[in-house]
Amino acid sequence: MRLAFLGTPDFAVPALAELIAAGHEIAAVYSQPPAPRGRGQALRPSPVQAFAEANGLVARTPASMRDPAEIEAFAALDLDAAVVVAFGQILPAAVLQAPRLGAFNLHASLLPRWRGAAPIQRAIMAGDAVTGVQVMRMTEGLDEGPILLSETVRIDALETAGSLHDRLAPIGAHLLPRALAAIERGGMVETPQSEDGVTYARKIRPKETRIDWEKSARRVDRRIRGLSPAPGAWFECRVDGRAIRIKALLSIVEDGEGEPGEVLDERLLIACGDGAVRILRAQREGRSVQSADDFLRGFPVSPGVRLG
RNA sequence: CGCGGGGUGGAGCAGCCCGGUAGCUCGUCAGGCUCAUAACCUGAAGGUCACAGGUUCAAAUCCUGUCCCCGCAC
Repeated sequence: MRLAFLGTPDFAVPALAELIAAGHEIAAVYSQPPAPRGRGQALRPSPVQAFAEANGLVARTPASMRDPAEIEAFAALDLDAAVVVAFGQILPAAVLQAPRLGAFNLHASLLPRWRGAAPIQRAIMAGDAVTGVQVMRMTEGLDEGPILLSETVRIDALETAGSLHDRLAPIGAHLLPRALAAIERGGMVETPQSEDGVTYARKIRPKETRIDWEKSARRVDRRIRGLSPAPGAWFECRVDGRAIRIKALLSIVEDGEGEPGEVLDERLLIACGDGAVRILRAQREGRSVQSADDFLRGFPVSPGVRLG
């Protein structure tokens, strides 16, 4: 099929790769424009743009797909279908309707749960036991279109947003060629989303990243894993009057009692409002991510210390 | 040129400000000890102190440049 691919972050890269591998004609790749990102204000292309260009494709990076000139150019591509994966822009109806068969989206949750920007993180932060990836037909609403294909995945106790992301991306990518093949044959059943169970996966805000030890151990643990590895849930530890910021990247709920934030043993067992969490992977400012053992070798934390 | 921290045996760190034989915790290897513990004891191996210049009698340490990693901000 003659396709346009619209995507931006790492999650979308395997999807584009699968479509290329399946022999589809990628008439155009769209991605968010390079922006001054990270340290030093360097202009960095998105992962999708980088991947596309490494594979001999030209990436288009318009500031807005609402621009009439862009819509016209898009329509002129004479597409069979458009595939959208974490593109990062709301697409106007004119774009969705331009391809002959329509526009299809790969989304990392079991809709209608976790419509929106951060479904992977929100699923873990909410303590969901299962999640998944789905291919849907795009409509004008936010992630409201009918479902074509779905794959369910379990979330285990040590799951992080990073590990779940890495599992879901290839599974989802694999669904796309299947969906397109079925659509082309005309045999694709499109199931409307349930009216019940709608939730929205709001973008992660910086305010949410600080650990509140007053919360229950279950909630602290979910927050740590749901925000890992980026942006990371953090707390502070005072050393010589200076507050050292430490990120907790992996944890597990254990038994333990103490004042919220109190260190209960020499291996990073921290008391919460109810129960305790053991931190298994951590990172202090200026250092790389480390296992708890390595972290403690360079930064011993004694029982009785109160973390903030 | 957004602000800042870091690169020291296999891992994690100290030492740097105030140049002078490279140290600690862990791991590894060998031996010993114990009913037992991430147990303990003894000994050993293992490092061009990120890289390149410079200053100096002498540089991990001071100066200059480069590469890489990370936190914040974005």
